[in-house]
Amino acid sequence: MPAALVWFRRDLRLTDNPALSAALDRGYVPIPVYVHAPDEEAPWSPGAATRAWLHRSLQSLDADLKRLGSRLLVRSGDTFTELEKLVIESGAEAVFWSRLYEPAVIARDERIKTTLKACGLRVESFNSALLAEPWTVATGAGEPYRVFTPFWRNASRSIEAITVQPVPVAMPALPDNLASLAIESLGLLPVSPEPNWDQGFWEHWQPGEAGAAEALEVFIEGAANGYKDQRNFPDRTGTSKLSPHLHFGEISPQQIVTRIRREPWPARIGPDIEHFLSELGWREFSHHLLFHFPNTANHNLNPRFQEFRWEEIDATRLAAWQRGRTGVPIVDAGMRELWQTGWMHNRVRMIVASFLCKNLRYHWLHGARWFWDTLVDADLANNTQGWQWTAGTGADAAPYFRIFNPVVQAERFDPQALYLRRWLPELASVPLPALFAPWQQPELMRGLRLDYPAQPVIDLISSRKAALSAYSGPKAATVEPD
DNA sequence: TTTTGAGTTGTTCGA
DNA sequence: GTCGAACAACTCAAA
Repeated sequence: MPAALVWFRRDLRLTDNPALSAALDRGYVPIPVYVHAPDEEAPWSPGAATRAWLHRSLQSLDADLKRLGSRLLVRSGDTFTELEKLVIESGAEAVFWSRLYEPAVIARDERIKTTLKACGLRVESFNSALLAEPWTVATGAGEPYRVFTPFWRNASRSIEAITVQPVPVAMPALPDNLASLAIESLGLLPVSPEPNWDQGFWEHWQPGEAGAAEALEVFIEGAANGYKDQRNFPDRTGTSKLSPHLHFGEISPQQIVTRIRREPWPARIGPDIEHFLSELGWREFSHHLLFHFPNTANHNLNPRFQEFRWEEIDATRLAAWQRGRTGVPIVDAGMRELWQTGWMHNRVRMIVASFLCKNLRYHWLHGARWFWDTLVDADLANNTQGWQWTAGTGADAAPYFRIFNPVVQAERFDPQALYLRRWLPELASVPLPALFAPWQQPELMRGLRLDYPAQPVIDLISSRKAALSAYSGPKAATVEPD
C-alpha cells in the first residue's frame, strides 16, 4: 500500500481529523508526523505556556496512535527539509494536513505545498479548525466582515451542515526504520519552571484529545446550565475551559456543536447555549479578521490609531502589571492567576486589559505579548482580536468611553471577594469591604502591615479622564488630519 | 446609489 | 436604590 504523510500541527486529535481520514479513506498508510520548528512562526513563535501544553498534547497523541497500532514520528528542524526527508525514507506519495490561518504559517505552508507538488506528490490541506473558513464568509458586497453580529448571522448558518468524522478503529503499523525523536528532547518544557506550575496545574488541565472530550462533558453537565450569567464570575466554574483544547485542535468546533445539539436541553437552557455558541462565533470572527487583515497581529486594524499617543512605557509599572503588583486587587488577582496557572478568567482578562490600555494607556501590544507568553490557550487570532477590541483599535471594537472601573467590576462580579482572596493571600487580614479598593478605606486598613502596594500604580479617576480625552474629543488626539 | 438601522462585555451623573 | 441619559459620532451591512 502507498503511504501518505499526515502532518500534524494544531489538529492534535484522531477523531474528526479530515487529513487523517482522507489518508485512510483513499487507501494510504498514514504516516503521522509532527515537525518541531517554532522559529517558522516568528515573531509569534509559541510562548512558554503553550509549549508546555504542546509537550503533553503530543505525548497524548502518540499514545492514542499507539493504541490504534501506529505511532507519532517527531522531527525537528526546517519543516520542508524534514518532510522531504520523511517522504524519501517512507516512499510516501502524498502529504495531507489541516490548515492554519496565521500569516507566517500560511506563507510557509504555501511554499511547502508548491514545492511538494512540484516533486510530484499529491498534496492536500483540509479545514479542521473552523466552522466556516475565512474566505467562505463575505458580506453582500463580497467583503470581509468587520462587525460581529452580521458576521455570525451569516457564518452560523454553516452550522446546519456540520458533519463529524469518526475516529479510526485501527491504523497500520509503521516500518521500524522510520525514526522519531523523543518528545522530551524537543525542549518544550522550561528548564527551570518559572512560573512554577507545581502542584495543581496538570490536575486541572488534561492536554490531549481525551482531556478535551472530558472537558466538554464536564461543561455540558455543569457550567453550560446558566452559562450566560455564570460565565462572568471568576471565582466560579462558569466557563467551558475549552480554549487550550481548541487552540491545539484536540477537539474541533464541529465536534462541540454536534455534541451540544445532541443533548436534550430543557428550553430554559436555550439562551445559555446560544450564548456559548456565539463565543465559538467570536473565535471564528477572530480568525476571519486575522486572515483578511494579516498585519493586525502587529498593527492597529483601525488606521485612525496610527498616530495615537500611547503612554511611554515605564518598566517598573509594566512589571507591576505583569506580576500582579499594581495595587488594584482585581487586576493583581487576575495577573497572578495568569502567572501561576497559565490561564485567566475571561471577565478578568477584560479588566486587566482595560487597565493596561486605558488607565495606563500602554500600547496593547505590550499586553498581547505578555498574554502570548503566559497563556496556555494563547492563540494569535483570539489574542490579537481581544486586545485590539479592548484597546478600541480593532474591528467592532469597544467604544472609547468603555473604560472598566476595576473596583466596580470586582464588587459586581466577585462580591464575596473569593477570587481576590484566592490570589492575593497577603490581603487575608483585610476586611471584605476594603478588599476591593484598600487605598479608599484607610480606617479599615489602619494597623495592618501588608506586603502590598498602599496606593495603585495609577490613579483610577484621573487616568480614566485622561483616557477619555486622549481617545475622544474634538482635538481627537487619535487622528492626524492627513 | 442612497438610505437606514444597528452596533459583546461600561461608567457616571442626576433625577 | 433605581433608572435613563450622556458619553460622539462613525462605520458597517443590507435593504
